[in-house]
Amino acid sequence: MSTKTNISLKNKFDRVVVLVDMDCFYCQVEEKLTPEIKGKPIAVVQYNPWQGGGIIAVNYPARAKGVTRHMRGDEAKQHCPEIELPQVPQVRGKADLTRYREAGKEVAEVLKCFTPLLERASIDEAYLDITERVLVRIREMNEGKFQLLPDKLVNTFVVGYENIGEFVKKLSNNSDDQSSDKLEYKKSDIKLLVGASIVNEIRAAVKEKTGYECSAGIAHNKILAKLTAGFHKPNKQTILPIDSIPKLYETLPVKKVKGLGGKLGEQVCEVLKIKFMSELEQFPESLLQQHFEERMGSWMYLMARGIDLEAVTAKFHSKSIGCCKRFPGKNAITGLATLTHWLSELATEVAERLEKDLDENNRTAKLLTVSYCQQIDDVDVSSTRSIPLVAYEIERIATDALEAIKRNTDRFLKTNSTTVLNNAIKFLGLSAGKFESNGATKGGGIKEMFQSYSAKGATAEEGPSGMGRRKSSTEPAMLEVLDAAPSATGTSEKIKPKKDIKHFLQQQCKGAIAVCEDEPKLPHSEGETQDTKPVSSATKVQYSDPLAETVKPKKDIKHFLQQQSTAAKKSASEDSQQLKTETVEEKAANPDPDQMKPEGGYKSVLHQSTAKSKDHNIIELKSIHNVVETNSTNHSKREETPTSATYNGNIEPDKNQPVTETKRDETLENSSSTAEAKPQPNYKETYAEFNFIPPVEPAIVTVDCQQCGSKIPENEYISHQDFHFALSLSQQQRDEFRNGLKSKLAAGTNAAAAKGTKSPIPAKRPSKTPSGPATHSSSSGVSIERFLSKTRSIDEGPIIASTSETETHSRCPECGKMIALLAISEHQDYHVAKRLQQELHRLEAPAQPQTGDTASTKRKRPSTAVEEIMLPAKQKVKPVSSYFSKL
DNA sequence: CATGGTATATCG
DNA sequence: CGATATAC
Repeated sequence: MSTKTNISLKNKFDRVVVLVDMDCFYCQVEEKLTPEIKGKPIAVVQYNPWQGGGIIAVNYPARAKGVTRHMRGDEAKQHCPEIELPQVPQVRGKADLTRYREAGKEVAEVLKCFTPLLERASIDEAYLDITERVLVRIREMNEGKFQLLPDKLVNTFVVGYENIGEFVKKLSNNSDDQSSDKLEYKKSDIKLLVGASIVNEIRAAVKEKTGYECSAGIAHNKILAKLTAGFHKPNKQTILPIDSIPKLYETLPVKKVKGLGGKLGEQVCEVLKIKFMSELEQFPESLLQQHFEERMGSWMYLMARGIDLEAVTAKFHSKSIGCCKRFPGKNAITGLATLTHWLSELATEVAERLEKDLDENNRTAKLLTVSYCQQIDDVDVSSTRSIPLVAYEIERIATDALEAIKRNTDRFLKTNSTTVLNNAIKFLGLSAGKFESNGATKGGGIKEMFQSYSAKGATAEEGPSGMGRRKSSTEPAMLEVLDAAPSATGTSEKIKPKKDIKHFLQQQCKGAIAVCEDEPKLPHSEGETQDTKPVSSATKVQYSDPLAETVKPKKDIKHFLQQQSTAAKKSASEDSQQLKTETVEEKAANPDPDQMKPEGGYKSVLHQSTAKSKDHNIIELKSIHNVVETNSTNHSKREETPTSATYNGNIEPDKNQPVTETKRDETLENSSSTAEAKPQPNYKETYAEFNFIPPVEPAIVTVDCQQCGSKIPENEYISHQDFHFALSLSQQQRDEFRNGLKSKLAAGTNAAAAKGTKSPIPAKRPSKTPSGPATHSSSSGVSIERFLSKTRSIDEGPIIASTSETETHSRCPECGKMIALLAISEHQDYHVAKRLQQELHRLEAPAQPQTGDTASTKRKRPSTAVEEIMLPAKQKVKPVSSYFSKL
């Protein structure tokens, strides 16, 4: 589909693109479902009596034991006897991924709170363009409203650097002035750094709201973000600065780049005689274009330079819904009844999912694609046929699909047989696509609703908090950088999808419970996804008002039918005698009877729904109403003679296949190239965290600080946490805090000092339990008063503050303030952070808060804004060597 | 035999 | 539109 949009070359490094990748997602889903297995080695398998099932996902503890995908359950047990092997649910003889799809959606919904520019790439991966958020944050930093301190970057790695500290140091070092190019890179990379703090929040939110952990890659484009996400895997995030690309490429096999992992990549390596990405840079674009495709050539040419212009486009829902199944080896389908059976099974699943989709997304698929692969003379021949999808009816779908296959297959049946297929089918698939929005439904009163709906602007994406921008108009007048760049480029979307009332309500609900974040949501002009976009107003000739009415009835009917079908199934057995017979016959020839059961039931059910929908004219379509249907099936079935020979015992499909998903195993080679990441001893709860800190165990009892990863003497933990808390406060709060603390210390009492200070940004105090997973930015806010009093006394008895100031504090050489010894390093971090901000300050012109509701006036902010010439460095603060030293 | 089910993009 | 490729 043409949903691909490119940004302009000018903005090649202007964006902050993030790829969020759920860690061994299926395993996490199973863990959440069955908490008892949490923490244990786990491998999700598809039910298959054969060898313990096929493994489709392996969690990290299991990987540590050598378990991998590609193994069968039995094999896994040999490597790891204690392994848990939850199974993918099976429905209708095939794997049912619903559970994971739902989980994936749950995650995506959280992600969506952070930017409307969310592009779901798979069930467990999504790209986010957080450029705008980053710019907003940079502005906040410049205004002193946000401090980028170490605890904001926990678990963040940087390709090409030993640790973030080094990276920060480099960025905040303003001495060396280089070419304008370098300066541009620096500005761009600062965005990545700031982006990382946001990504940390995003990941924390995902963890908090869903319980799932993920990893992320932060780069200037999708390909690199994706690549980078794999460098530090479980529960971590990695930044890829521009300057690190060349070195990275030197050891990066071409195959590692998304899109070059297959045949094309192999060809590229063969033809060009290269192995690593760095070697690709030498070839002129024209050469690449002539050896490969023009487009590919250009893409590779740019990729060789770390450039990928593909924009992140808003996409939340799949463009197609389908299911398929393989019938390998002996399970190949050789009889018509068997074929019919499986078509029904597949059609049932598709219809089910389509109905649900209709419910949730108010859209209707118009095209059905049947795909299958037959073995012809020892050769596998696959074909696909697309036919109009006129109704969400199992029977219709199944029969139409069968007809399509027949129609398209020459010599469908063996000569002289009415039941034996001429060529065995080894793969069958049904997929529905070409969705059209059912939108509109402009009814009188409804319209108002919509108006308020869109006027609110806060739509679904915007968090619950009314913070969202109103007016869906445009830009926050943000930095122009964007203008030219990402979202801007995605000029595509525009129209707000209209949804019916039900939808409206759903959205409202969602918004209400949405979890989003504290901070201001980015407005971002394009509001909605373009899921619905394809529905350009033109395309669809509205079914007009009357339909608006029908829409709802439709639902009712649907539900009714569902009920009916359910009921029908129960008593359906008799209905389909004919079918049954045949089925039975097949079964007879079949080793596995149970599988076929549903057939009769479906039939009857189908008929019902078919009739109903027609009557109510539920689904309208321009195409001809093929009023035929049903018969065909019966017909074929009938013909299907029981000749046992027909089935050759093939029908037995379902038990074997494993299904799906798969997260790539990033374990191995993946990270080999640059940023290695090996350290991962015990996977308990939070693997990650402490990679930065050499596992040097102090003699004294220490506790790992969840904020900075440092090992803190047990008795100092509380105090240490308090300082993190303080550091997380805004400048203003910080001042108040300091003053309050001072006066308290001076007064030696518990004077209710600094109170008030209700900052818009709820500073959170880290939970005191050191064992807690790394959920930063949790929401357990603590009032400053309480914080202070706590510091002062109560709680933990032996708090350091009880001694005289001189013993526990020391004067900061930079600001002259007395700082608690325990907080010295943090305090210095603060100064460094400040320096970084100063550096940042030079990069951005003060942006305006976009107040204008209506004023769609594009902020005129001349493109000079970010391009602003960087001012010469001024303040020289002390070396930042200590910055993030802990990390 | 046999990872295997999904989803999407692109070329002709 | 269908075949093919890619990747999770």
